[in-house]
Amino acid sequence: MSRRSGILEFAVLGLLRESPMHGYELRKRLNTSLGVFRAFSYGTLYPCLKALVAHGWLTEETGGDTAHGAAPAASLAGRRAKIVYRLTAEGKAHFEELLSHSGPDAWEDEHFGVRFAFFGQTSRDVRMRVLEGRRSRLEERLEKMRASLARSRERLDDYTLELQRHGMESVEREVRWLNELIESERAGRDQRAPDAAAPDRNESGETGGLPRHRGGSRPDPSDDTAT
Amino acid sequence: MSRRSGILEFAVLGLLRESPMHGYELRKRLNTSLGVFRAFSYGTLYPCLKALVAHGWLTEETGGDTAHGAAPAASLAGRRAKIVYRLTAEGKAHFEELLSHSGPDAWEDEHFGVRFAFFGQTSRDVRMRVLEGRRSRLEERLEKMRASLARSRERLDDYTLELQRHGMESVEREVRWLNELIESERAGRDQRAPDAAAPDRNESGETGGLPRHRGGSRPDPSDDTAT
DNA sequence: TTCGTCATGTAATGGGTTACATGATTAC
DNA sequence: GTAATCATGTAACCCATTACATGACGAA
Repeated sequence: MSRRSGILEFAVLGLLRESPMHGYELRKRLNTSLGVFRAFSYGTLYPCLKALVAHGWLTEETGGDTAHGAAPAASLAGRRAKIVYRLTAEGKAHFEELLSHSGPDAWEDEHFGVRFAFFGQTSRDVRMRVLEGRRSRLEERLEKMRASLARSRERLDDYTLELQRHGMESVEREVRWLNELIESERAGRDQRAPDAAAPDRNESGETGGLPRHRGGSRPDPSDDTAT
Repeated sequence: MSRRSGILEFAVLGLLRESPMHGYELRKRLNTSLGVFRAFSYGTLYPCLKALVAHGWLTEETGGDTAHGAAPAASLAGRRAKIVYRLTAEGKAHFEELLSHSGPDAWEDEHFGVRFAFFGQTSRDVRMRVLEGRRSRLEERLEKMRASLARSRERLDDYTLELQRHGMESVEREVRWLNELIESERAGRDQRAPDAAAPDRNESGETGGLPRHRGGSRPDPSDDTAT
Protein backbone atom coordinates (compact mmCIF):
# COMPACT_ATOMS: atom_id res chain seq x y z
CA MET A 1 0.00 0.00 0.00
CA SER A 2 2.93 2.27 0.67
CA ARG A 3 5.56 3.11 -1.94
CA ARG A 4 3.75 4.89 -4.68
CA SER A 5 5.75 7.72 -6.01
CA GLY A 6 3.55 9.44 -8.52
CA ILE A 7 6.10 10.37 -11.11
CA LEU A 8 8.09 7.19 -10.82
CA GLU A 9 4.92 5.17 -11.13
CA PHE A 10 3.98 7.13 -14.18
CA ALA A 11 7.36 6.75 -15.81
CA VAL A 12 7.51 3.03 -15.10
CA LEU A 13 4.11 2.42 -16.63
CA GLY A 14 5.12 4.49 -19.62
CA LEU A 15 8.30 2.57 -20.22
CA LEU A 16 6.65 -0.79 -19.75
CA ARG A 17 4.08 0.14 -22.34
CA GLU A 18 6.79 -0.14 -24.93
CA SER A 19 8.00 -3.51 -23.81
CA PRO A 20 8.33 -5.72 -20.72
CA MET A 21 11.49 -5.23 -18.72
CA HIS A 22 13.16 -6.16 -15.48
CA GLY A 23 14.05 -3.64 -12.80
CA TYR A 24 17.67 -3.14 -13.56
CA GLU A 25 17.01 -2.39 -17.18
CA LEU A 26 14.09 -0.16 -16.32
CA ARG A 27 16.26 2.02 -14.20
CA LYS A 28 18.80 2.46 -16.98
CA ARG A 29 16.16 3.33 -19.53
CA LEU A 30 14.57 5.67 -17.03
CA ASN A 31 17.76 7.55 -16.54
CA THR A 32 18.58 7.87 -20.21
CA SER A 33 15.07 8.85 -21.23
CA LEU A 34 14.88 11.51 -18.61
CA GLY A 35 18.51 12.41 -19.00
CA VAL A 36 20.19 14.35 -16.28
CA PHE A 37 16.82 15.90 -15.74
CA ARG A 38 15.81 13.28 -13.20
CA ALA A 39 17.27 10.08 -11.79
CA PHE A 40 15.87 7.30 -9.66
CA SER A 41 17.63 4.81 -7.45
CA TYR A 42 16.86 1.16 -6.78
CA GLY A 43 15.71 2.00 -3.30
CA THR A 44 12.69 3.65 -4.85
CA LEU A 45 12.28 1.64 -7.98
CA TYR A 46 12.08 -1.91 -6.64
CA PRO A 47 9.52 -1.22 -3.92
CA CYS A 48 7.54 0.81 -6.43
CA LEU A 49 7.45 -2.14 -8.82
CA LYS A 50 6.18 -4.41 -6.08
CA ALA A 51 3.48 -1.89 -5.27
CA LEU A 52 2.44 -1.64 -8.89
CA VAL A 53 2.15 -5.42 -9.04
CA ALA A 54 0.03 -5.36 -5.92
CA HIS A 55 -2.27 -2.91 -7.65
CA GLY A 56 -2.66 -5.25 -10.57
CA TRP A 57 -1.08 -2.85 -13.02
CA LEU A 58 1.91 -5.07 -13.55
CA THR A 59 2.61 -8.78 -13.55
CA GLU A 60 5.94 -10.28 -12.66
CA GLU A 61 7.34 -13.27 -14.50
CA THR A 62 10.31 -14.81 -12.83
CA GLY A 63 11.48 -17.34 -15.37
CA GLY A 64 11.33 -15.32 -18.56
CA ASP A 65 14.03 -13.68 -20.56
CA THR A 66 13.55 -10.55 -22.58
CA ALA A 67 16.29 -9.17 -24.71
CA HIS A 68 19.18 -11.50 -24.16
CA GLY A 69 18.28 -14.42 -26.30
CA ALA A 70 19.03 -17.80 -24.80
CA ALA A 71 19.43 -19.20 -21.28
CA PRO A 72 15.82 -20.20 -20.69
CA ALA A 73 15.01 -21.44 -17.21
CA ALA A 74 17.71 -20.27 -14.86
CA SER A 75 15.52 -21.07 -11.86
CA LEU A 76 16.43 -19.30 -8.66
CA ALA A 77 20.14 -19.84 -9.15
CA GLY A 78 20.85 -18.47 -12.61
CA ARG A 79 22.31 -15.00 -12.42
CA ARG A 80 19.97 -13.87 -9.72
CA ALA A 81 16.81 -14.75 -11.69
CA LYS A 82 15.57 -11.77 -13.62
CA ILE A 83 12.09 -10.60 -12.79
CA VAL A 84 10.38 -9.35 -15.87
CA TYR A 85 7.55 -6.89 -15.41
CA ARG A 86 4.77 -6.65 -17.92
CA LEU A 87 2.00 -4.10 -18.12
CA THR A 88 -1.51 -5.49 -17.64
CA ALA A 89 -4.59 -4.18 -19.36
CA GLU A 90 -5.52 -2.37 -16.15
CA GLY A 91 -2.05 -0.90 -16.02
CA LYS A 92 -2.40 0.35 -19.54
CA ALA A 93 -5.74 1.90 -18.74
CA HIS A 94 -4.33 3.46 -15.61
CA PHE A 95 -1.48 4.96 -17.58
CA GLU A 96 -3.87 6.47 -20.12
CA GLU A 97 -5.84 7.95 -17.29
CA LEU A 98 -2.79 9.41 -15.60
CA LEU A 99 -1.66 10.79 -18.91
CA SER A 100 -4.84 12.60 -19.79
CA HIS A 101 -6.42 13.10 -16.41
CA SER A 102 -3.50 15.03 -14.92
CA GLY A 103 -3.72 15.68 -11.18
CA PRO A 104 -3.17 19.03 -9.54
CA ASP A 105 0.62 18.89 -9.48
CA ALA A 106 0.97 17.63 -13.02
CA TRP A 107 2.12 21.11 -13.93
CA GLU A 108 5.04 21.24 -11.56
CA ASP A 109 8.52 21.04 -12.98
CA GLU A 110 9.31 17.39 -12.47
CA HIS A 111 5.87 16.05 -13.16
CA PHE A 112 5.71 18.00 -16.33
CA GLY A 113 9.14 16.86 -17.43
CA VAL A 114 8.31 13.22 -17.03
CA ARG A 115 5.01 13.67 -18.78
CA PHE A 116 6.70 15.43 -21.61
CA ALA A 117 9.15 12.58 -22.02
CA PHE A 118 6.16 10.34 -22.74
CA PHE A 119 4.38 12.67 -25.08
CA GLY A 120 5.10 10.31 -27.93
CA GLN A 121 2.50 7.98 -26.51
CA THR A 122 -0.38 10.42 -26.37
CA SER A 123 -2.75 12.19 -28.63
CA ARG A 124 -2.24 15.74 -29.64
CA ASP A 125 -5.26 16.78 -27.62
CA VAL A 126 -3.67 15.59 -24.44
CA ARG A 127 -0.35 17.15 -25.34
CA MET A 128 -2.02 20.47 -25.94
CA ARG A 129 -3.87 20.26 -22.67
CA VAL A 130 -0.72 19.51 -20.72
CA LEU A 131 1.32 22.20 -22.46
CA GLU A 132 -1.33 24.83 -21.98
CA GLY A 133 -1.90 23.78 -18.42
CA ARG A 134 1.74 24.16 -17.63
CA ARG A 135 1.90 27.48 -19.39
CA SER A 136 -0.93 28.99 -17.44
CA ARG A 137 0.53 27.63 -14.24
CA LEU A 138 3.84 29.29 -15.00
CA GLU A 139 2.11 32.51 -15.85
CA GLU A 140 0.41 32.49 -12.48
CA ARG A 141 3.75 31.89 -10.85
CA LEU A 142 5.21 34.76 -12.78
CA GLU A 143 2.43 37.00 -11.62
CA LYS A 144 3.07 36.06 -8.02
CA MET A 145 6.75 36.71 -8.42
CA ARG A 146 6.11 40.08 -9.97
CA ALA A 147 3.73 41.07 -7.18
CA SER A 148 6.03 39.87 -4.44
CA LEU A 149 8.96 41.63 -6.00
CA ALA A 150 7.04 44.88 -6.32
CA ARG A 151 6.09 44.64 -2.67
CA SER A 152 9.51 43.96 -1.27
CA ARG A 153 11.86 45.50 -3.78
CA GLU A 154 12.86 48.36 -1.49
CA ARG A 155 13.80 46.07 1.34
CA LEU A 156 15.95 43.66 -0.59
CA ASP A 157 19.62 44.02 -1.32
CA ASP A 158 21.10 43.84 -4.79
CA TYR A 159 21.96 40.18 -4.75
CA THR A 160 18.57 39.06 -3.59
CA LEU A 161 17.06 41.30 -6.21
CA GLU A 162 19.27 39.88 -8.91
CA LEU A 163 18.37 36.37 -7.82
CA GLN A 164 14.69 37.09 -8.19
CA ARG A 165 15.12 38.90 -11.46
CA HIS A 166 17.02 35.97 -12.86
CA GLY A 167 14.43 33.56 -11.52
CA MET A 168 11.68 35.44 -13.28
CA GLU A 169 13.64 35.53 -16.47
CA SER A 170 14.00 31.76 -16.33
CA VAL A 171 10.30 31.30 -15.95
CA GLU A 172 9.66 33.70 -18.81
CA ARG A 173 12.00 31.72 -20.98
CA GLU A 174 10.15 28.56 -20.08
CA VAL A 175 6.88 30.16 -21.11
CA ARG A 176 8.34 31.13 -24.46
CA TRP A 177 9.48 27.56 -24.96
CA LEU A 178 5.99 26.31 -24.22
CA ASN A 179 4.59 28.80 -26.69
CA GLU A 180 6.82 27.43 -29.39
CA LEU A 181 5.82 23.90 -28.57
CA ILE A 182 2.16 24.78 -28.63
CA GLU A 183 2.64 26.46 -31.98
CA SER A 184 4.36 23.38 -33.31
CA GLU A 185 1.58 21.17 -32.08
CA ARG A 186 -1.01 23.36 -33.72
CA ALA A 187 0.90 23.27 -36.98
CA GLY A 188 1.56 19.53 -36.80
CA ARG A 189 -0.63 17.28 -38.88
CA ASP A 190 -0.14 13.92 -37.22
CA GLN A 191 -2.79 13.16 -34.66
CA ARG A 192 -1.27 10.08 -33.11
CA ALA A 193 -3.70 7.83 -31.29
CA PRO A 194 -3.00 7.16 -27.63
CA ASP A 195 -2.59 3.47 -28.36
CA ALA A 196 0.61 3.65 -30.35
CA ALA A 197 3.06 1.66 -28.31
CA ALA A 198 6.65 1.35 -29.49
CA PRO A 199 6.32 4.49 -31.59
CA ASP A 200 8.20 3.75 -34.79
CA ARG A 201 9.97 7.03 -35.06
CA ASN A 202 12.98 7.37 -37.31
CA GLU A 203 10.51 6.49 -40.03
CA SER A 204 8.25 8.77 -41.90
CA GLY A 205 5.94 8.85 -38.91
CA GLU A 206 6.54 12.14 -37.19
CA THR A 207 5.37 12.12 -33.64
CA GLY A 208 4.12 15.66 -33.62
CA GLY A 209 5.07 19.01 -34.95
CA LEU A 210 8.37 19.32 -33.19
CA PRO A 211 11.28 21.26 -34.55
CA ARG A 212 13.89 18.72 -35.59
CA HIS A 213 17.24 18.82 -33.87
CA ARG A 214 19.03 15.92 -35.40
CA GLY A 215 22.64 15.22 -36.11
CA GLY A 216 23.22 11.55 -35.29
CA SER A 217 26.18 9.94 -33.65
CA ARG A 218 26.88 6.27 -33.44
CA PRO A 219 24.60 4.23 -31.21
CA ASP A 220 26.24 2.98 -28.04
CA PRO A 221 24.23 0.84 -25.67
CA SER A 222 25.79 1.79 -22.39
CA ASP A 223 24.29 3.51 -19.41
CA ASP A 224 25.08 6.55 -17.33
CA THR A 225 25.17 5.61 -13.75
CA ALA A 226 28.04 8.06 -13.53
CA THR A 227 28.34 9.46 -10.03
CA MET B 1 20.71 16.11 17.27
CA SER B 2 18.26 15.48 14.50
CA ARG B 3 16.61 18.24 12.52
CA ARG B 4 19.45 20.05 10.88
CA SER B 5 18.61 20.97 7.40
CA GLY B 6 21.72 22.41 5.84
CA ILE B 7 20.24 25.10 3.71
CA LEU B 8 17.59 26.09 6.20
CA GLU B 9 20.20 26.26 8.93
CA PHE B 10 22.33 28.42 6.71
CA ALA B 11 19.51 30.75 5.78
CA VAL B 12 18.36 31.12 9.38
CA LEU B 13 21.83 32.04 10.57
CA GLY B 14 22.13 34.49 7.73
CA LEU B 15 18.89 36.23 8.51
CA LEU B 16 19.57 36.36 12.23
CA ARG B 17 22.88 38.04 11.53
CA GLU B 18 20.97 41.08 10.48
CA SER B 19 18.78 41.19 13.56
CA PRO B 20 17.17 38.93 16.17
CA MET B 21 13.78 37.57 15.26
CA HIS B 22 11.14 35.10 16.33
CA GLY B 23 10.18 32.08 14.29
CA TYR B 24 7.07 33.38 12.64
CA GLU B 25 8.81 36.47 11.38
CA LEU B 26 11.82 34.46 10.29
CA ARG B 27 9.69 32.32 8.07
CA LYS B 28 8.16 35.31 6.38
CA ARG B 29 11.51 36.95 5.76
CA LEU B 30 12.84 33.65 4.52
CA ASN B 31 10.11 33.36 1.98
CA THR B 32 10.39 36.92 0.71
CA SER B 33 14.16 36.88 0.55
CA LEU B 34 14.22 33.67 -1.37
CA GLY B 35 11.12 34.57 -3.31
CA VAL B 36 9.22 31.84 -5.02
CA PHE B 37 12.58 30.23 -5.44
CA ARG B 38 12.28 28.31 -2.18
CA ALA B 39 9.87 28.13 0.75
CA PHE B 40 10.03 26.55 4.17
CA SER B 41 7.26 25.44 6.47
CA TYR B 42 6.99 25.65 10.25
CA GLY B 43 7.35 21.92 10.50
CA THR B 44 10.95 22.33 9.47
CA LEU B 45 11.70 25.75 10.83
CA TYR B 46 10.77 25.40 14.50
CA PRO B 47 12.60 22.14 15.12
CA CYS B 48 15.57 23.55 13.27
CA LEU B 49 15.63 26.58 15.55
CA LYS B 50 15.62 24.37 18.61
CA ALA B 51 18.49 22.39 17.17
CA LEU B 52 20.48 25.51 16.47
CA VAL B 53 19.96 26.62 20.06
CA ALA B 54 21.14 23.22 21.25
CA HIS B 55 24.29 23.74 19.22
CA GLY B 56 24.94 27.05 20.92
CA TRP B 57 24.61 29.01 17.71
CA LEU B 58 21.44 30.72 18.84
CA THR B 59 19.97 31.86 22.13
CA GLU B 60 16.27 32.10 22.81
CA GLU B 61 14.79 34.92 24.82
CA THR B 62 11.23 34.35 25.80
CA GLY B 63 10.25 37.67 27.31
CA GLY B 64 11.65 40.08 24.75
CA ASP B 65 9.98 42.07 22.04
CA THR B 66 11.65 42.98 18.82
CA ALA B 67 9.98 45.20 16.35
CA HIS B 68 6.61 45.96 17.87
CA GLY B 69 7.44 48.61 20.43
CA ALA B 70 5.52 48.25 23.66
CA ALA B 71 3.92 45.38 25.59
CA PRO B 72 6.91 44.31 27.67
CA ALA B 73 6.46 41.22 29.78
CA ALA B 74 3.52 39.28 28.44
CA SER B 75 4.54 36.20 30.43
CA LEU B 76 3.26 32.91 29.11
CA ALA B 77 -0.20 34.25 28.45
CA GLY B 78 0.37 37.30 26.28
CA ARG B 79 -0.20 36.47 22.66
CA ARG B 80 1.51 33.14 22.88
CA ALA B 81 4.82 34.57 24.18
CA LYS B 82 7.14 35.34 21.31
CA ILE B 83 10.45 33.55 21.37
CA VAL B 84 13.16 35.76 20.03
CA TYR B 85 16.23 34.10 18.60
CA ARG B 86 19.58 35.83 18.63
CA LEU B 87 22.80 34.79 16.95
CA THR B 88 25.65 33.99 19.33
CA ALA B 89 29.30 34.63 18.60
CA GLU B 90 29.71 30.95 17.85
CA GLY B 91 26.75 31.10 15.55
CA LYS B 92 28.28 34.00 13.71
CA ALA B 93 31.54 32.16 13.33
CA HIS B 94 29.71 29.08 12.15
CA PHE B 95 27.90 31.10 9.54
CA GLU B 96 31.13 32.58 8.24
CA GLU B 97 32.54 29.14 8.00
CA LEU B 98 29.55 27.76 6.15
CA LEU B 99 29.68 30.72 3.84
CA SER B 100 33.29 30.38 2.83
CA HIS B 101 33.98 26.74 3.50
CA SER B 102 31.25 25.41 1.17
CA GLY B 103 30.59 21.69 1.39
CA PRO B 104 30.34 19.35 -1.57
CA ASP B 105 26.74 20.14 -2.47
CA ALA B 106 27.10 23.87 -2.14
CA TRP B 107 26.98 24.06 -5.90
CA GLU B 108 23.64 22.38 -6.33
CA ASP B 109 20.73 24.50 -7.39
CA GLU B 110 19.06 25.15 -4.07
CA HIS B 111 22.19 25.45 -2.01
CA PHE B 112 23.62 27.88 -4.46
CA GLY B 113 20.45 29.95 -4.55
CA VAL B 114 20.33 30.37 -0.82
CA ARG B 115 23.99 31.21 -0.71
CA PHE B 116 23.57 33.75 -3.39
CA ALA B 117 20.78 35.41 -1.47
CA PHE B 118 23.28 36.06 1.30
CA PHE B 119 26.10 37.25 -0.88
CA GLY B 120 25.69 40.74 0.56
CA GLN B 121 27.23 39.48 3.76
CA THR B 122 30.42 38.07 2.32
CA SER B 123 33.66 39.21 0.84
CA ARG B 124 34.22 39.32 -2.86
CA ASP B 125 36.72 36.50 -2.60
CA VAL B 126 34.11 34.16 -1.25
CA ARG B 127 31.59 35.30 -3.82
CA MET B 128 34.03 34.61 -6.60
CA ARG B 129 34.82 31.21 -5.24
CA VAL B 130 31.16 30.25 -5.01
CA LEU B 131 30.31 31.60 -8.45
CA GLU B 132 33.22 29.88 -10.10
CA GLY B 133 32.56 26.68 -8.23
CA ARG B 134 29.00 26.63 -9.43
CA ARG B 135 30.05 27.42 -12.96
CA SER B 136 32.51 24.58 -13.20
CA ARG B 137 29.96 22.25 -11.67
CA LEU B 138 27.43 23.25 -14.30
CA GLU B 139 29.98 22.81 -17.03
CA GLU B 140 30.63 19.30 -15.86
CA ARG B 141 26.92 18.64 -15.89
CA LEU B 142 26.70 20.01 -19.39
CA GLU B 143 29.48 17.73 -20.50
CA LYS B 144 27.68 14.75 -19.07
CA MET B 145 24.46 15.74 -20.76
CA ARG B 146 26.21 16.15 -24.07
CA ALA B 147 27.87 12.77 -23.77
CA SER B 148 24.70 11.01 -22.72
CA LEU B 149 22.77 12.64 -25.53
CA ALA B 150 25.37 11.66 -28.10
CA ARG B 151 25.21 8.11 -26.85
CA SER B 152 21.46 7.70 -26.91
CA ARG B 153 20.29 10.16 -29.52
CA GLU B 154 19.33 7.45 -32.00
CA ARG B 155 17.19 5.61 -29.55
CA LEU B 156 15.17 8.53 -28.27
CA ASP B 157 12.02 9.90 -29.76
CA ASP B 158 11.55 13.53 -30.71
CA TYR B 159 9.94 14.65 -27.48
CA THR B 160 12.56 13.13 -25.27
CA LEU B 161 15.18 14.66 -27.48
CA GLU B 162 13.55 18.05 -27.32
CA LEU B 163 13.35 17.77 -23.55
CA GLN B 164 17.04 17.14 -23.29
CA ARG B 165 17.94 19.83 -25.77
CA HIS B 166 15.91 22.31 -23.80
CA GLY B 167 17.45 21.13 -20.57
CA MET B 168 20.91 21.68 -21.91
CA GLU B 169 19.99 25.09 -23.17
CA SER B 170 18.78 26.02 -19.70
CA VAL B 171 22.05 24.99 -18.17
CA GLU B 172 23.96 26.91 -20.81
CA ARG B 173 21.94 29.98 -20.05
CA GLU B 174 22.75 29.57 -16.38
CA VAL B 175 26.42 29.42 -17.20
CA ARG B 176 26.18 32.64 -19.18
CA TRP B 177 24.49 34.29 -16.23
CA LEU B 178 27.29 33.17 -13.95
CA ASN B 179 29.81 34.53 -16.41
CA GLU B 180 28.15 37.91 -16.29
CA LEU B 181 28.11 37.87 -12.52
CA ILE B 182 31.75 36.91 -12.36
CA GLU B 183 32.57 39.71 -14.75
CA SER B 184 30.65 42.15 -12.60
CA GLU B 185 32.46 41.00 -9.51
CA ARG B 186 35.80 41.42 -11.17
CA ALA B 187 34.88 44.90 -12.28
CA GLY B 188 33.38 45.85 -8.90
CA ARG B 189 35.52 47.96 -6.66
CA ASP B 190 33.87 47.45 -3.29
CA GLN B 191 35.47 44.66 -1.31
CA ARG B 192 32.97 44.38 1.50
CA ALA B 193 34.27 42.77 4.66
CA PRO B 194 32.44 39.66 5.85
CA ASP B 195 31.42 41.46 9.02
CA ALA B 196 29.02 43.94 7.50
CA ALA B 197 25.69 43.09 9.07
CA ALA B 198 22.59 45.07 8.06
CA PRO B 199 24.23 46.11 4.81
CA ASP B 200 23.21 49.71 4.26
CA ARG B 201 22.43 49.45 0.62
CA ASN B 202 20.34 52.07 -1.06
CA GLU B 203 23.15 54.40 -0.06
CA SER B 204 26.33 55.01 -1.95
CA GLY B 205 27.66 51.71 -0.66
CA GLU B 206 27.27 49.31 -3.52
CA THR B 207 27.38 45.73 -2.39
CA GLY B 208 29.29 44.45 -5.34
CA GLY B 209 29.50 45.00 -9.03
CA LEU B 210 25.99 43.96 -9.91
CA PRO B 211 24.08 45.31 -12.84
CA ARG B 212 21.34 47.50 -11.44
CA HIS B 213 17.78 46.57 -12.16
CA ARG B 214 15.83 49.17 -10.29
CA GLY B 215 12.50 50.72 -10.87
CA GLY B 216 10.91 51.13 -7.43
CA SER B 217 7.34 50.69 -6.43
CA ARG B 218 5.84 51.76 -3.15
CA PRO B 219 6.95 49.81 -0.11
CA ASP B 220 4.29 47.54 1.32
CA PRO B 221 5.11 45.49 4.39
CA SER B 222 2.95 42.46 3.86
CA ASP B 223 3.89 38.89 3.30
CA ASP B 224 3.27 36.23 0.73
CA THR B 225 2.06 33.11 2.36
CA ALA B 226 -0.23 32.84 -0.63
CA THR B 227 -1.08 29.26 -1.40
C1' DT C 1 41.99 -13.43 -9.32
C1' DT C 2 40.09 -9.48 -9.20
C1' DC C 3 37.28 -6.02 -10.99
C1' DG C 4 33.17 -4.39 -13.24
C1' DT C 5 28.55 -4.93 -14.20
C1' DC C 6 24.41 -7.62 -13.91
C1' DA C 7 20.58 -8.19 -10.62
C1' DT C 8 17.53 -7.84 -6.60
C1' DG C 9 16.53 -6.31 -2.49
C1' DT C 10 16.40 -4.01 2.58
C1' DA C 11 17.46 -0.79 6.58
C1' DA C 12 18.83 3.45 8.08
C1' DT C 13 18.59 8.09 7.29
C1' DG C 14 17.48 12.55 5.39
C1' DG C 15 14.84 16.29 4.58
C1' DG C 16 10.81 17.90 3.88
C1' DT C 17 5.30 18.63 3.90
C1' DT C 18 0.34 18.72 5.62
C1' DA C 19 -2.70 18.80 9.01
C1' DC C 20 -3.75 19.44 13.42
C1' DA C 21 -3.88 21.49 18.34
C1' DT C 22 -4.04 25.72 20.80
C1' DG C 23 -5.11 30.22 21.76
C1' DA C 24 -4.73 35.27 21.83
C1' DT C 25 -5.40 39.73 19.10
C1' DT C 26 -6.90 42.67 15.61
C1' DA C 27 -9.87 44.30 11.75
C1' DC C 28 -14.26 44.52 9.82
C1' DG D 1 -19.20 38.04 16.37
C1' DT D 2 -16.48 36.23 13.09
C1' DA D 3 -12.69 36.00 10.23
C1' DA D 4 -7.87 36.69 9.51
C1' DT D 5 -3.46 36.84 11.25
C1' DC D 6 -0.19 36.25 14.88
C1' DA D 7 2.44 32.54 17.12
C1' DT D 8 4.27 28.06 18.50
C1' DG D 9 4.51 23.57 18.25
C1' DT D 10 3.78 18.23 17.16
C1' DA D 11 2.59 13.85 14.72
C1' DA D 12 1.89 11.46 10.82
C1' DC D 13 3.34 10.94 6.49
C1' DC D 14 5.94 11.16 1.80
C1' DC D 15 9.42 10.56 -1.21
C1' DA D 16 13.78 9.70 -1.99
C1' DT D 17 18.84 8.56 -1.15
C1' DT D 18 22.87 5.94 0.71
C1' DA D 19 24.90 2.08 2.06
C1' DC D 20 24.73 -2.44 2.67
C1' DA D 21 23.85 -7.68 1.79
C1' DT D 22 24.14 -11.20 -1.60
C1' DG D 23 25.72 -13.45 -5.39
C1' DA D 24 26.55 -14.87 -10.33
C1' DC D 25 29.15 -13.94 -14.73
C1' DG D 26 32.53 -12.14 -17.98
C1' DA D 27 36.71 -9.94 -19.09
C1' DA D 28 41.42 -8.26 -18.00
